[in-house]
Amino acid sequence: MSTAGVSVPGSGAGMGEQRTGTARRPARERILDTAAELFYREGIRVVGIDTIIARSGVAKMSLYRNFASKDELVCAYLERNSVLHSQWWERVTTRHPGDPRAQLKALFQSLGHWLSHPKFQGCPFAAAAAELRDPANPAHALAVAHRQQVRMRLHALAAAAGADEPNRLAAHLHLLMEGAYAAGRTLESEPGSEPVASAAAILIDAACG
Amino acid sequence: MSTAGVSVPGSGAGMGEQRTGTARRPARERILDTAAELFYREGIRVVGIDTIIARSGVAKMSLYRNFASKDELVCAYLERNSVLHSQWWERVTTRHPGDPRAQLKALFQSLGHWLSHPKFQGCPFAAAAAELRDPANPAHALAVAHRQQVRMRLHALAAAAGADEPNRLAAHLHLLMEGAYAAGRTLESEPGSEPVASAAAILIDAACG
DNA sequence: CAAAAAAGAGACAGACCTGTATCATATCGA
DNA sequence: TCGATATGATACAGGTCTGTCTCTTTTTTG
Repeated sequence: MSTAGVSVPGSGAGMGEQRTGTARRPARERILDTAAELFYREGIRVVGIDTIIARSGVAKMSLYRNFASKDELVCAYLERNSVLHSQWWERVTTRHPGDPRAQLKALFQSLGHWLSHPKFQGCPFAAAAAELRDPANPAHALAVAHRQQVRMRLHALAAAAGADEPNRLAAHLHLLMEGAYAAGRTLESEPGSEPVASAAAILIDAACG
Repeated sequence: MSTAGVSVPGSGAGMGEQRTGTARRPARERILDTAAELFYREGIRVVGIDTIIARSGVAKMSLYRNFASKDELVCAYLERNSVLHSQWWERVTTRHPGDPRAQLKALFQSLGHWLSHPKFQGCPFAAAAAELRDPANPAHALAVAHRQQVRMRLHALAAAAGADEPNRLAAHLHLLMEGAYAAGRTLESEPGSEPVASAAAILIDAACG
């Protein structure tokens, strides 16, 4: 289950109290874990501050002492997701050292598996950008930066794989990746990972002669 | 510019008053036009009832006499977009009668042009589903129905084009289509229509041997 | 143990939004 | 012309959300 942590941050740890005798985790981490789970599963705007503090068992002032505003909490959530996403990318590619073509295909295979995961809820950056549509919102800058990063990485792999036109292959694969996040597991008669992986394979093979 | 009305409903007509001597258009249409433009351009949640009535020059009670609630207004906006989308689909396909393969390619070519349109703001159904994440919201049902419709139409064309596995080609093209709406015109070094159309052509040709 | 730092608890202000109620005005059909 | 219907204008109630204030309690640290 390599895709476990792609965009589902907290995952384990559950919610409520967990007084295991040992020291309780600092408030900041509990808040961020709860917020990440709720933001991703239910949305950013519908999850209010009151819900987060109730679920994480933290006082409201403890939240506002660690995060200046809800916007800042959202940014922290997205930044953590960016780190998790980078770790996933590296984890998958290092399984095929020196073989960029296999690395690309493995990424889309893994992405396909992630679509079938019960906790899958689309791309957290796209969701944040859709919910917080004011371009001045800091979450927008993070979403754009994430997209650029993905695009650059795809381009690097496309070039390394010997694509005739790396720009074009990167664009093709980027479209496919965004489409997988957007379409999700809706209307999938196939097992889920099949269409994404096979479409990527066709585009990669077509571009690399 | 065949894609002018795909998801940009009002387009012309502008906002404010337009007393051209002739009878003023009924309130319901003015409301729906203004709401559609604002919902699509700025988002559904950020555009409040007060903004809509101010922009359309209509009394608040005239809005609530024509639409029971904001949810119902949102549904009317989405239903109108569904009609416009169907008209676009038919308009493009009828340009290549009896040639489903050309019809498929033309659809993605046209979609690519729409991405570069200055008013393009993604897929209104995806945006509505992202902003109104409660599955019980009626907008969700409309988004799902729209997706199913697109999927069925793609499948029909894929089968008619003689694809070896119509299900798979429909899934591939659906992913690409959703990806185009999601990625939009961000990070497009190419002219915009190029990547979508070329990726679709590769997938179609690969599936139709 | 004692001082200091962190966290909890609850009330509250201010803003915003949806939907309703009330009354005045305009438009249209017969 | 006159009555019925549609529309305009505005105030208001009820709810929700973010962020602040104040005070108490717990935990850490020297």
